[in-house]
Amino acid sequence: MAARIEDVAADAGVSVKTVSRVLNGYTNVRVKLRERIEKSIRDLNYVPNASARSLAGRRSFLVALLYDNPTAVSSYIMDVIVGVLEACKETPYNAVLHPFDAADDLAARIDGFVAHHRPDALVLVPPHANNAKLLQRLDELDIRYATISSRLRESSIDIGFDERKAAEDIVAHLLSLGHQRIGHVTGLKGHGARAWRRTGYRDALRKAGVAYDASLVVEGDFTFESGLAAARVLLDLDHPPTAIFAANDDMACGVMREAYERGLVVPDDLSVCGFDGTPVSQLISPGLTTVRQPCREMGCAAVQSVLQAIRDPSLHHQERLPYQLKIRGSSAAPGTS
Amino acid sequence: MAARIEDVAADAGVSVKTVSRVLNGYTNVRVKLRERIEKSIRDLNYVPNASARSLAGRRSFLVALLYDNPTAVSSYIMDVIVGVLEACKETPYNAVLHPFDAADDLAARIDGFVAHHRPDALVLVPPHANNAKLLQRLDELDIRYATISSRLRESSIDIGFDERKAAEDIVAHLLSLGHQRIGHVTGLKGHGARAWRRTGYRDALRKAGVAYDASLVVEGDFTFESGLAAARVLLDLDHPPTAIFAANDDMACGVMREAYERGLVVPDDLSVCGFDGTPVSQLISPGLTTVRQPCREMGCAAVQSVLQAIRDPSLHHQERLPYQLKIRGSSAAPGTS
DNA sequence: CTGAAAGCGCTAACAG
DNA sequence: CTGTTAGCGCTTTCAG
Repeated sequence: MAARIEDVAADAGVSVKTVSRVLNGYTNVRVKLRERIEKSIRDLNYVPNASARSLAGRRSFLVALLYDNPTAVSSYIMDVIVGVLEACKETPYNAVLHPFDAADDLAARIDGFVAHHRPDALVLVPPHANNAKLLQRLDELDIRYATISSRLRESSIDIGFDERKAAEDIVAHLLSLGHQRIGHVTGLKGHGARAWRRTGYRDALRKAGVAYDASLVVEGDFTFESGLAAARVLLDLDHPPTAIFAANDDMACGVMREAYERGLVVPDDLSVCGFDGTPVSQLISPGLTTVRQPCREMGCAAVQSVLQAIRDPSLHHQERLPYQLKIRGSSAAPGTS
Repeated sequence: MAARIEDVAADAGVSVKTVSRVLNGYTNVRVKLRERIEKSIRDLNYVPNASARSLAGRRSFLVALLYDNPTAVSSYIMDVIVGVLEACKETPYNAVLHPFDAADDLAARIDGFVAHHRPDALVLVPPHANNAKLLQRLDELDIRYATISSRLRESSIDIGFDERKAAEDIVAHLLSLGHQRIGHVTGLKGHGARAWRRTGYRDALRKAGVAYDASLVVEGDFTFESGLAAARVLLDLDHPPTAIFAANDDMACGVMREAYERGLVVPDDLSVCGFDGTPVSQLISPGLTTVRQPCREMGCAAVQSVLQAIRDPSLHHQERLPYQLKIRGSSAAPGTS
């Protein structure tokens, strides 16, 4: 049988409670005792039993990551997960993943979820991160949570990056190449990403003194298919754009597909930019100019902050992480054709 | 405070033990009693406390998914995860993810891992699924595990699909289009996927009466870059192939990139096929002809089998799931150029 | 700064 | 088929 806390206590010649104090990082233990206990722990190869800790301490050591089902298959969430796991690695916490259909009323189901899994903390990505009723209910239940890229002010812990500025940068890049007619495929309603990226697009045009043309902005929903459809609309215009900025990489791929179908060469006949920096942006040919979103870093930071908030419930934390513009082969100066 | 098992027992007028029996699915409870207890559970909104169950029952209700770090960012594992979560959904089990560097000697670290997390069962994907020492140690520790696509016979529960046949199918497809010189970029050593897919390639050639030419087979390691490098070698041959079958989609993208750099048009000048059916295969233009690997289904089946094995340790289960050939725009009859 | 003892909520012998 | 009772291994009052 594995060593238990009382074995450690006996070995170190102290009480069980003192060992527990060391285990939980309390500071009121004499250095000498602490060292003796730590040695016993090593000697006996002692590992605390998580179930017993949970039961006695009324905490699960679980951080739940809530995301929605369409997101489930995107590399965005995969990257966030990598960051979340990384952050948990050096803590006693485990991450558990919970995809929820965005269509479901999560605010109504959250009570049952919490009753079942009893997570100590939650990390929410859009669109759940934008569900005001959900956040309110979590506050009522007194459960700590961190949001990623939430557009709500209600979230006292939110991690993101300057999406508006990133979008502005990428459109400014197109403008600097000489493009004047730049199309934009928007993201899905309800996501902050939609508004921020569109605003960045408009800001870049304004700063360059290029008039905004509403016919160049087409609705998308973050899917490849919507990018394809939007490109059809844009390329069918009497005066089509020479460049298209899609609000994410999948839609940019849709745009590239439509260009391909029409025999248009990217970037000679049409420049295309995406957003997110998903794997496909590197794999596709030509490489897709995009913004690398710091997903991994955001997942990591979200967990770190929310674990801190468990100790200090008053914690308020807004963090904006750096992003990277990735200039690749899909953008170039407009052709003469 | 939430209802506890004794509240349910009191409400139903039975002993705690009987409630426990119902909770754990024992059959030796009279139907009438069972129904009464189930009603009380509903009425009181009772949810068992997982920590207490774990502690008393000496099980964690955790299924750990072990994968390696390069795999971590691939959509392969993302899909497996989706399946694993799906399978856990309707059970009291939670999935926990654990990326391990493939370079690490997992067999040596598994004891510590098990001591810490005490998973009731494990699911292993390649390359860990092929680590004989690891599996042996798990057997010694008496921990149930399921492998996915393991090439070892030692694994008593393994889920996969007929990779050799799938590769044969895809090469047969190229042959049927009229290709005679078909290049192959292999997978990474140590993965069954490498050997199976290469064997399928050779089998297809043999059945079609096409001589095997070793110069058409180039080493790859499943990365985009290795596909790029392999394509360089193949396209530099005096008598280059008219089609290339890469052992996964990322490498196929590398091949397409090299073709793009050389001004070769896919599929007119070169047909390209991948393997896996990752998202990029649909997003890229032209669409990539590939085999959709049933990742989600494998993850799901692996969990189901391994949970069954907890109840019946003698369970022996080998399952081969159906795959799908996806013919897309990247493959066509060889051009006349 | 340290210790003794009382549970956390459930499962599992064991007895009926 | 059902109930009684003793823990599972840890945290945490409450004293000292």
